[in-house]
Amino acid sequence: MTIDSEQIRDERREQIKKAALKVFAQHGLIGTKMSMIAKEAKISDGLSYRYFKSKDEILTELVKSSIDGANEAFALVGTMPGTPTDRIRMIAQEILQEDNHAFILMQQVMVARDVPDEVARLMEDYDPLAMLGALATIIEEGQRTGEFIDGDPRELSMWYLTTLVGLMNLHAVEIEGYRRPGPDFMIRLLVKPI
Amino acid sequence: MTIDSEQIRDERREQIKKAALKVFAQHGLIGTKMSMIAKEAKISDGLSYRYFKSKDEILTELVKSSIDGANEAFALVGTMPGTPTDRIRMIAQEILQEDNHAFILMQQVMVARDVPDEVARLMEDYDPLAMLGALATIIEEGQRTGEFIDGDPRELSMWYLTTLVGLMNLHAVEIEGYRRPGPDFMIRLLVKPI
DNA sequence: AGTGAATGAATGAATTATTCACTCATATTC
DNA sequence: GAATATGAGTGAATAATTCATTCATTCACT
Repeated sequence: MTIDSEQIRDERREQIKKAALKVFAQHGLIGTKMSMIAKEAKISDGLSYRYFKSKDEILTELVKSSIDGANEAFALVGTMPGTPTDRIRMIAQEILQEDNHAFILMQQVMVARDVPDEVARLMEDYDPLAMLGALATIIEEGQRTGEFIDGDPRELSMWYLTTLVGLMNLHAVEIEGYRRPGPDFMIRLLVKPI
Repeated sequence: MTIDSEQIRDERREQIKKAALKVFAQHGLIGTKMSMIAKEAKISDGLSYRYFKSKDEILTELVKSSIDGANEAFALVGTMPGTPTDRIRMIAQEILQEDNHAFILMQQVMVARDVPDEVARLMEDYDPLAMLGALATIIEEGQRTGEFIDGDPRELSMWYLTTLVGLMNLHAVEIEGYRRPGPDFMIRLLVKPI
């Protein structure tokens, strides 16, 4: 195999993964059929099997990269610049952004009854609530500066995150007629209006 | 058939419907297996078929009563007592209450790709956004009294409802670790703190 | 002409809705 | 109160269906 065709192979692999991520996020682990992935990737039904051994392997690959992505994102929360208000706005923005398929996939996997062994193993070092501690710190700071409402920071961050995740999931299915609020609306949950 | 056994039959039918509603709300239309319904209702696998022709018939029955229930609830919004703040709190309470399976089922049906014909027909006269108009009116009133924040009432009610529905769905699956906020937290989206 | 990429119809292993032969408790009849 | 009838209830067996995976074939390119 030439260098060139190897690169083409990689690109195609990425194309399939990208399509699969979108479909998984939208339809869940069981709801996703190989034919849907093929359609989304604009390839034939059989071709995925020249690039991945099985559906499970695709999922495993996706979970692998999604965990990395998510953990990076969590780490970022602690180092965000700006006022506490700015920072919780950024968090909302991050979670609500349209193409946030990775985070949604992680949700799907967490909710799913039985996932492939390999996936279960990977999930062990993923803690979606890792963000909680960092967020609570931001909230404490915001309370000191008087920007934020009173209340237990841990509890408030839990509620804030949960609300955002609810909206995120809602987006995945795209229901006719609903229109999601943006970050500026959501930060009202914590911020005192001036 | 005696009066007595007829009553027993009705009760059993209700028992099955109640179990099915819970399971459907929790696992979705495809995810729900007849065996799960039987287990939830604490009856044998076969018995449901002495009370309903098919899984589809159970679903159809459930959708029928859920539409009625939902429409009643929507109508109630217009006639709620109390200040605007009280009323949007009641709306949140209504949507977020734990055993709100009917509303969740309606969501499931709306999202589902293909539902039984009969169900599709029933869904035609269900408008989840019917509540929107009534809510917008409440918001206008709250803006006049100065309780609520400024902004387009229609848009604000859409955002408020969407956020609540997101939380509602989240609850259906019961994810380890998440803790949902209550109505008093949610009304902050619209109400100015004193 | 030879090579690997790509197709999409065919396969067959699960999965699961539905049926049915049977049991058992209770009601009815004499 | 014994004999019989009824129909609710069971759960293993059956029948459909679904869908991941394979593979014979075509295509594109050198």
